[in-house]
Amino acid sequence: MTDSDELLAIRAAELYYDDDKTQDEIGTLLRLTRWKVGRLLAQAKARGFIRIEIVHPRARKLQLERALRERFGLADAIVIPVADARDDEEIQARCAQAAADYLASRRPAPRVLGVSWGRTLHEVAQRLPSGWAPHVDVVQINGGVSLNKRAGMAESTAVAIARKANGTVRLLPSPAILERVETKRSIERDRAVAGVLNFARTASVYLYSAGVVTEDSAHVDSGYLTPSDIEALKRKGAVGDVVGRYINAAGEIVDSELDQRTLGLSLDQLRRAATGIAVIAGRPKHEIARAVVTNGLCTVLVTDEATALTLLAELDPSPSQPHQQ
Amino acid sequence: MTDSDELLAIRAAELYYDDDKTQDEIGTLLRLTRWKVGRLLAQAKARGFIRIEIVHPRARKLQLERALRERFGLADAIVIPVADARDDEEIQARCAQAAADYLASRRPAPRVLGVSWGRTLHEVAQRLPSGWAPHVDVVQINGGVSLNKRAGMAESTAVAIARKANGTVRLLPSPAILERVETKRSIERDRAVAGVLNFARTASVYLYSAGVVTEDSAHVDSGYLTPSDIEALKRKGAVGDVVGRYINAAGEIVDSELDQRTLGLSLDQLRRAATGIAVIAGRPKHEIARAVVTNGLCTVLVTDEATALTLLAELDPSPSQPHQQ
DNA sequence: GATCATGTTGCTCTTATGAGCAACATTCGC
DNA sequence: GCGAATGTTGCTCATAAGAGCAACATGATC
Repeated sequence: MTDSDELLAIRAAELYYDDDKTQDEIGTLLRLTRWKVGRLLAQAKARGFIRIEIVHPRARKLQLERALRERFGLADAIVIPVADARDDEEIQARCAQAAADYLASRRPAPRVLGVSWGRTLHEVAQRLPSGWAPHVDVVQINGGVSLNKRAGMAESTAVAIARKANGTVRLLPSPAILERVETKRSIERDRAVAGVLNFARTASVYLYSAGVVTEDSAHVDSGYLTPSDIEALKRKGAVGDVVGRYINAAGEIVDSELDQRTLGLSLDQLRRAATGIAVIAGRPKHEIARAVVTNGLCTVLVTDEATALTLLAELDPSPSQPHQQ
Repeated sequence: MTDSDELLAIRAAELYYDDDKTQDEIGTLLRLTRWKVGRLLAQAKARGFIRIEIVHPRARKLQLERALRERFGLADAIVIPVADARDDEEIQARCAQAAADYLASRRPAPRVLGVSWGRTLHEVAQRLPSGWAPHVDVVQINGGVSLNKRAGMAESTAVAIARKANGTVRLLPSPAILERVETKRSIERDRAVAGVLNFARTASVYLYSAGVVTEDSAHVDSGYLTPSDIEALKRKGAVGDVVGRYINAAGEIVDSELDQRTLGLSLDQLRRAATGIAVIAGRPKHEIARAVVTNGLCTVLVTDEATALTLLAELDPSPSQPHQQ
């Protein structure tokens, strides 16, 4: 393409997109045939001179979604743009909204839904519309009794999700992390707790987020872990937690003793799930997001554009061999 | 439009613009008829959810150009976007390029072109392609002999423009501003000078920029004015200069004594010109740009998006009466 | 300077999109 | 609860845009 053709392409694009002229009109104006105009416009698009953006709080990034699906073998991916977001909070809110939209639009609607808890899940629950599904039984998949402030948040999340789908809720009446392994073992055998855990295993869909290894963690807020516990986890290579279980970049439990004191679904059970929807967004969660998608810890990822780009940025871990034909 | 329709419109827009699907395919995907999809897309556009931007160094802003033409009764306006410009220098460069493009694409090509001088004009001259017109005689319209540094710039600008159009050049062999009115009067009567000035009056097209009232002024650089002269002009209400003549916001000469010592085309002669192309861009020139367009000192304005927006921002000076049909 | 490879042009034919319209649904005042 | 007003739907018909192709230009190679 010559330089003057490039300039013509830009003039044509201006008349086409800004001025809503037809290719034929542009042809007359620029003394070209309408086919030439069509070709110029096609080239302008192909060379990336035309940028089309959808500006709306509910907009998504289909390109990135497809890339994530292909790269990490996900069943689905939801990516929300960050371009016009004012702050991190807005990104969180939009991701929660997107997760709610996604959950509500799933066909067939889940009959039994296993849910975790935390700030993110709480937001998702708030944003689900009433009647988002005909009837859903909600069950908690990890211990949820807060020890101090924010008491009842875990419960209210599950309750809200169930209520808005005219369903029942089964709460896990146990702390998230027990002090001694023996206590955890015995509470696990308790009829009420065991029943909920068994029911949780029958869920067709799981919905959860992931936590970071900082003092902002919901586990510190809830009083299950101390800042020094967090430091210790960090030293052991933890990049975050999924349903309360702290893992490293390879997806391995970093502290098996702590893990044995943690009550709820195991990571293997999560991995075996037909559908595991992980909602993970924001700069601080890039590392844990990577650990989750590279280790099969979810089948559906709801995230933001920046996180998606980071996940896709690094060289393919298993570079595809150049096939012959 | 209901809320769920809005969401549908966004989904449809994503599939249409990001995924290049046809409206029919989208219809199948979202369980809608293709007409509904078309209407949703039309609404998404109408509501401003679809933002189409042309990203290219030669791109222009046709909407603003039209607005400027209508608002200020210009024959033409060229507005270049600032969105993806790194700094002020790039904006200046793009405006110069746009002015060169515009001048080169004018039909019929000018036979006699009157030019001013300065940083901006120099850049325009550089960016004109060789052979931009079949044959153009270039004539200087205001005094152009620099007193100190940058000697020869005024001359080289005119020479370059003429050379690239296989034409001749007629330089104005005189300082821009004389020290005494009598000197100016007598040099004006000089055969050589008078001849050039007469020829300048026959030009079909004039090309010039505008200067600011600060120490950055080309007149200070060239040694015609001192910083204290500039201060005095400012106190008298000057907002800038056009072909060396300092005016206020109303387009009036602020210092008639200085003006009488300034050699070159008068503002009235400029106002009477069939075509006067003014190239005025950058934050510091907003005021003088306004003075130029509101006082008929150009018929064509080449500027940047920010300046254009400022010019259009203020309430219409003569608000259009609401007509009844 | 003949030959071939390559790219460009303006067409025909096909497909996609938009305008206009009658039938239908919804909302509002009474 | 009735009818008018208004908005929505899915169609027919008209227009715009795209795919594919033969003819032509261009420029490199021998």
